[in-house]
Amino acid sequence: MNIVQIEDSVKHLVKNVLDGTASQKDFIYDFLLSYGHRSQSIGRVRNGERNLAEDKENSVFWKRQIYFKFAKQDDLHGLIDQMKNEKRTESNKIRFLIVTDFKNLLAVDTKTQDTLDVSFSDLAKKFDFFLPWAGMEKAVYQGENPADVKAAEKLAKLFDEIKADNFDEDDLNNKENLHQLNIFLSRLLFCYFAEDTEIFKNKQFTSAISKSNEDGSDLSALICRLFKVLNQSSEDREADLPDYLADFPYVNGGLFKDDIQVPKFTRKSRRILIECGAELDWSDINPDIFGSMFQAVVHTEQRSTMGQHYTSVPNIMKVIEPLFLNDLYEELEKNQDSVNKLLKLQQRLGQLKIFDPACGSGNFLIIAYKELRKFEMEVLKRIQELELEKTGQFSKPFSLIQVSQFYGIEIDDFAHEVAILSLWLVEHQMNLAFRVEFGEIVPALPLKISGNVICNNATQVDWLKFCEPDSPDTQILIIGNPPFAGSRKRNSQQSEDLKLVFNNKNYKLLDYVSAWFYKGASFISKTNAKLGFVSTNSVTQGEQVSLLWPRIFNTGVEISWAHQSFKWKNNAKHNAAVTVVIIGIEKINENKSKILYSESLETIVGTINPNLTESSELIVSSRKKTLSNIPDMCFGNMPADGGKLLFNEEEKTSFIQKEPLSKRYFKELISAREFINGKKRYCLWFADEDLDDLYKLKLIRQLIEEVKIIRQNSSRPNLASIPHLFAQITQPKGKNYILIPRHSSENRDYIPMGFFSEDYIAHDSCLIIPDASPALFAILNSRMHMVWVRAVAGRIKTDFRYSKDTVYNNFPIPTLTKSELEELSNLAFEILSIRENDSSKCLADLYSKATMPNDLRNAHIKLDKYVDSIYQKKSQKQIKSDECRLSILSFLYNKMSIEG
DNA sequence: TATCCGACATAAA
DNA sequence: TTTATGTCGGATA
Repeated sequence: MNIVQIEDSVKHLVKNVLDGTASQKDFIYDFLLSYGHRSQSIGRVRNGERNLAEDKENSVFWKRQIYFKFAKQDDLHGLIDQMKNEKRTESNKIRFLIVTDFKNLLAVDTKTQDTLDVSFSDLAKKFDFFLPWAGMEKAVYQGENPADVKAAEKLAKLFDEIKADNFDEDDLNNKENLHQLNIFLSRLLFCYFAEDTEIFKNKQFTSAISKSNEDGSDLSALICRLFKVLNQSSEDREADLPDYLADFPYVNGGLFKDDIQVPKFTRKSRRILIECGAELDWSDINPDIFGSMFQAVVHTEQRSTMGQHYTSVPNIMKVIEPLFLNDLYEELEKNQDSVNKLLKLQQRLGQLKIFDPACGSGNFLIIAYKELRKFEMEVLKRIQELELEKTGQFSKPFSLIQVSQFYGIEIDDFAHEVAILSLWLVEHQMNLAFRVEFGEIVPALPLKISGNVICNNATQVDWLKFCEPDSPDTQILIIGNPPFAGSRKRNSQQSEDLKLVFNNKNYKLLDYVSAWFYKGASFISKTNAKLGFVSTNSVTQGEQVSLLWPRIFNTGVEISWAHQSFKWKNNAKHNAAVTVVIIGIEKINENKSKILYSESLETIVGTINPNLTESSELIVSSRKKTLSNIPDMCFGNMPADGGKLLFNEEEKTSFIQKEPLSKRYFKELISAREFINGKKRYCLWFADEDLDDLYKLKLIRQLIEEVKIIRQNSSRPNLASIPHLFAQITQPKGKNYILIPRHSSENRDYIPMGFFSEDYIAHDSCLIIPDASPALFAILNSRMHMVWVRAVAGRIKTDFRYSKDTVYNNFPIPTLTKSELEELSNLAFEILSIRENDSSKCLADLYSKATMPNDLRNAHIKLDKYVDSIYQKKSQKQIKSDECRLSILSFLYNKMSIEG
C-alpha cells in the first residue's frame, strides 16, 4: 500500500457509504482494509474472534489497533472521552479511538494525543491521520515533533557539546576515538530506553547521573563505574557498592562488556545529559526510524536529513513481503484449522536466518524482526482460538524468534553499533506488545545473545562463513539496500572490491551494487536461501545488463519477483530522488510463477528478464557491427571545449560584429535540445582549416588559446595539441544523415528523429547514421523499434538513453523486398511532410503524448501497422500488443545472432 | 518541483 | 589511437 492507494481507497469508501453503495455496518472493516491491514485479520475481527467489545454489532475493540463505536447518541465528544478513560484502552495499547454517527467522525491517536473532528464526508481529506496503521508515523512525515525527531535533536546537541569538550580535529580523525564515542552513545541510548521501558526502574539512570557534581567533574567516572556494574552479575559486584548503583540489574549480552573511554563532561553537557533522560519518553521511539536519525547525529553532514525517512517502512515492506512475508501469511491461511500445522509453522520461524549484508543502522533487520514477531503473534493467536474452541483452555504461548537469527554486515562503525542496539530495543518493544496480546512476557534481562552484526566490508567477507546454515534446510533470507556507485562515482576502495568479487574480469562498467547481487547469487546457489535487494535501476538497463546478469544466472538462479523502476526518496541528499528497482532472486524453479510489480499493479508472469519485463530471455550484448544489413551509426561530434566554441544566436552575432572574417567558420550545431525544441545554436567549425591562418584573427586566436588552457587541465590525452578542433569529429562528408537524440523523454511514443545535410554539425548528444535511406528512417520511427528501445536501452532516471552498440547494432530487421523498401520510403516521406506542414511547432510539441497532432499520429500508426506486417509475414493476424512485438523481436534477434 | 536533456571523464577496442 | 557510454544528475521552465 502506498499513500496514493490508501487515499484513493478511503475516498471510494466514504463516497460509497454516503451514496449507500456500501453499508454502514461494513464501514469500519473496509476502513481498516484501506490501510493495508491483512484481510484474514480483519475477517477474524469481523466474525468476533478478535473483537473484544461487548456490543459487537456496533463497536469494535481490537487490541493494539482500534476501539470503534457507532454512536447512537448526539454527544460524540462525550462518548469518545468515555472510551478514552476506560482502563482497557490503555492496557491493550489501543492506538486509535474512533466514533462516528456517519455525519461526523471523531478520532483520537492515543500515541500522539492528536484528535480528529471532521464531517464524515470530509474523512478522505484527513486520511493521513490514520497512516500509522500503514507503518507511516504521521509525526515524522509531517515534520512535526515526534519522539524520534525530538530525541535525535537532543542527542545531536549533546553530541556536539561532548565533541567540543573532549576532542580536537586530530582526535576526531582517529578511528579508535570515534569508535569509543560511538559505543558510548549507543550505551547511553540503551540506558535511556531501559529506564523508560521497565528494563531498569523508572528513570533510574537519570536519577543516578543526577547524583554527580553539578559542574560535571565526576560524571565521567560515575558513568564509567555504572557501565562496569551493568556488566556484572550480583555476585561479581563489589560488596560496598552504593545503593543507587547496586540497584541496577545485570545487563549482559555484550553491550557493556568492554571498558571504554567515557568522555568528560562540563556543567552544560551534564545538564543536557540529564534533560535527555528527564524530558523525553524513550519508550516511544521507533528503532527503525530512529536508527537512521541517530546515525545522522554522528555524521554531521547528514544532519539536515533528519526526519526524512518516512518512506523507509513501506519501501522495506516492498522487499520483505514478496520475499517471505506474503508466503507466510498464505501458509497461515492454509493451515488455519490445524494446531499441529500451525505449531510447525511457528517452529519454522525459529529456524530462519535473516541476513542484510549492507545493513546500515539496521532498518531492514528491524522491520523484518518486527514483522516476523507480528506474524508469529498471529499464528499464536490462531492456535489459542483453536485450543479454546476444543478444550476451553489454552497453553502458554511463547516466542521462538531470537534476535540472534538476524545477521548484518555494515562498513560504518557507528551505524553497526546502532544496528546492534536497535535490535535489542525492538526485541524489547515486541516483547511488550506480546504481553499486551498474551499477558506473558519474556524477561528483558539479562540480555540474551545479540544479533550478529559485524563492522566489515561486505564485499570482502565470506558470507557463507559469516551466516552459516545450521543445516541444509536452514532458510536464509537476504535483504537490504546495498550501496550504489556507478563506474565513475566509485572510490578506489570500491573499485578494488568489485575487482575482487568479479575476479578481475569485466568489472569496470558495473555498478558497485553488482557485487552484492553476485555474492548473493553465489550464496543462494550453495544454500537454501533467497534474496531481495533494492538497487539502482541501472543494473537492469543498457550495457550493464549483458555484463552482469549472465554471470548471475550462471550460478543457477533466476529473478523470482521484481519491482520495476520507481522513485525512492534518497536519504543521503535532501531533495534528490533516485530511481530504483527491487529484485528478488531464487534458485531456478520453473514451476513457480513470477511476480512483476509496477507502481500500480502486480502481474503474474512466466519469466522475468534482467530488464524487469516479462519476456523470454533477451540479453543483448554490446555489438560493434550491425546485426542487420543497415548502414553504420556513429557518434555525434563532441566539443569538450568548455563551451568556448559554442554560440547561441546573440553570441554569434556579436562575435561576428567584432570579428567579421570569422563569419565563414560558423556552422549550425544540432544537439538534442536544439533539435527537439527547435532552437538554434552555432559552433566554430575548424575541421578543414589551417591553424596558422586562424591565428591571424585576433579574437579567434584568443578563443583557441582559452580552449587550449581548458584542455591542458583535462585528463584526456592529446587534446591540448588540437585546441581548435572538436575533441571527437565524426561529421560525414558529402552525405545526408539521420539524427537521433541520445536522450529523450519517456513521455513520447516515438523518439523524434530527423534528416540533416552535412552542413549541420551533429552534437555528441545525438547519434547519426550517414547515408541512411528513408526506408531505414521509417523502420526506426516504427513502434516496433520503440518497443526494442524500451526493452534494451539504458535509462536516465526513466527516460530513454539510445545507444549504438546496444540498441541500434542489435536491432533485428528482416530482409526487405524492393516493394517493401518503396512502401517504407513513402510512409517516411508522409511523416516528414506532415511535420513540414506543421513547422511552426517544434518536435517536442509534435511528439508529446498530449499534444501530438492527429494527422501526424495517424501517419505513425499507418507506418506501425506496415512495419508490423513486415515482421509477421506468415500470419495475417494483426499484432496487438507490445509484448507480442517484443517476443517477435527476441525470436528474430536470437535467430539472426546465431546465424550471423 | 517536474520535466527533460548536457558535458566530459573514462571505459573498451 | 579512436569512439561510445553513463552519471544515488543538473539546468530550466
